[in-house]
Amino acid sequence: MPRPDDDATAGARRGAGRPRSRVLSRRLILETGLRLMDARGDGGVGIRAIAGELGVQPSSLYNHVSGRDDLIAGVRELISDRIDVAGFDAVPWYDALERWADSYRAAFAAHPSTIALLTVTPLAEGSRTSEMYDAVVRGLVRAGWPEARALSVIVAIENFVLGAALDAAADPDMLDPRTEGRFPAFEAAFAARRESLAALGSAPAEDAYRLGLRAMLSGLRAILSGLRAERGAIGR
Amino acid sequence: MPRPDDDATAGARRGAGRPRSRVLSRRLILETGLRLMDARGDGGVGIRAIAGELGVQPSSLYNHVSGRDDLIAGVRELISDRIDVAGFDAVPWYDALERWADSYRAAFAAHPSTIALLTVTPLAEGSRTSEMYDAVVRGLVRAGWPEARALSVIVAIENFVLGAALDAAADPDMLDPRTEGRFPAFEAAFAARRESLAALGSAPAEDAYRLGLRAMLSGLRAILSGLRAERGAIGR
DNA sequence: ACCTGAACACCGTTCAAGT
DNA sequence: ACCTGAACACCGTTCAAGT
Repeated sequence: MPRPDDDATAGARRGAGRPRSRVLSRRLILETGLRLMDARGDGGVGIRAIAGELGVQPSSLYNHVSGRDDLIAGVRELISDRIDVAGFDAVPWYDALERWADSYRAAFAAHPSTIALLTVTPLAEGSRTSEMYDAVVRGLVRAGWPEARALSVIVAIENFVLGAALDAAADPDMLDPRTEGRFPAFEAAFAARRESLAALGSAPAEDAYRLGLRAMLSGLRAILSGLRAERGAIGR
Repeated sequence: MPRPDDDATAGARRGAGRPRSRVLSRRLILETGLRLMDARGDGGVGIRAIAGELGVQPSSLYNHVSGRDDLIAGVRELISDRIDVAGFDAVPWYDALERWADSYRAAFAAHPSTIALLTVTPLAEGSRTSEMYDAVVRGLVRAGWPEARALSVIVAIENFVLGAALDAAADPDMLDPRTEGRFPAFEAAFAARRESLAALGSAPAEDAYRLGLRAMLSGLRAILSGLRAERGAIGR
């Protein structure tokens, strides 16, 4: 006769003490956190929410993560894994940067509620994220960017990308003035944009992102040309 | 002989019941929240933290704000009031845009710990906000931007500014690889940036913001020139 | 109308006890 | 080693009672 509290028994209550087979792992906890975050927003990364979803006590998680901050850093790693840095070995730096930015935005736009949380938490040591920065820095320095400026280029684009990812998650009609005649210029611009984008089948957030990224990359190319000229190097 | 629980008596405990003179107001609550946020971070907007600072019970605040969300929206209004759109009536559109972006970021950078919180909560429908958009759209259209594109220009810059504001809220050493030799390019770039910025007395977030904004504005000017040429207008 | 004070349903985290 | 279960110090919010 099988014991009623066997680990394999669905819905059975586990007694105290170490289970015969491990029920948790760091990976399982992080993936559950990301899934819950997508499903129910910021509250999803709660220790208790994840424990509840996994059918364990909240305190059990502390065998695999050191606390809430560690949990958040781990979830970011999961997302960062999908950012594409392969372009830096294949195409010109500005095209690689655009490809990087596009995949960066896509990765976070898929998990909008993580952004504000993740951007404030420091980088975990020796992480996949560090690997990504290393690849992008290499590409920029190879293209002629001064070592001391590379991270500012990266952070500038990151700032824009993360803001754009937040925007992509927001209500498309967020800017609707919902007035008539009180703000003529604003109201006219809103109506004109709606009509113009409807013809193209494009979303407002998409349009602003593409325009902003193109502008920033075009500006960065001009700035790099200036730096090259300063150093007397032959520009391209 | 004065009553020991007189409202005017410093440190005296108030008894139950309506006080003889009002001790709270919405404005006082919001300003205290902003002040505490500056002083002790995200925890400052807590209902209990504000109540403690004002020497009242947590439940007392509910006579003036409807809850935590209302509190946060109110604090944001306080900050947003400092965004400067006056430049659009005084200087070229790109300079006005820079001034607008600077004040936009400064308004939030003055209260760094509010950003992560405020950017998650959707923008409330406020006439002050619509007023701001109306002024910026007017400036852009007057400069030659097509009505249908004006809001994309605005949103692109807003995305960057909000991302930069999030960055300003983060730990300045957030990107510290904290490794030795594992990520040579990344580590070298981090060290070079630190040295270069120390000489200028500038913060990393500041440097990335300025570079990104300059790049974006320069790119936007190029794009507008292209649009003008397309329409056969005389560029400047 | 506006505050107190108690209560309720939540958090994250710690730690002894059990296997 | 890895989980339970109780406990602790927190939250935001509700509501009757008091003036």
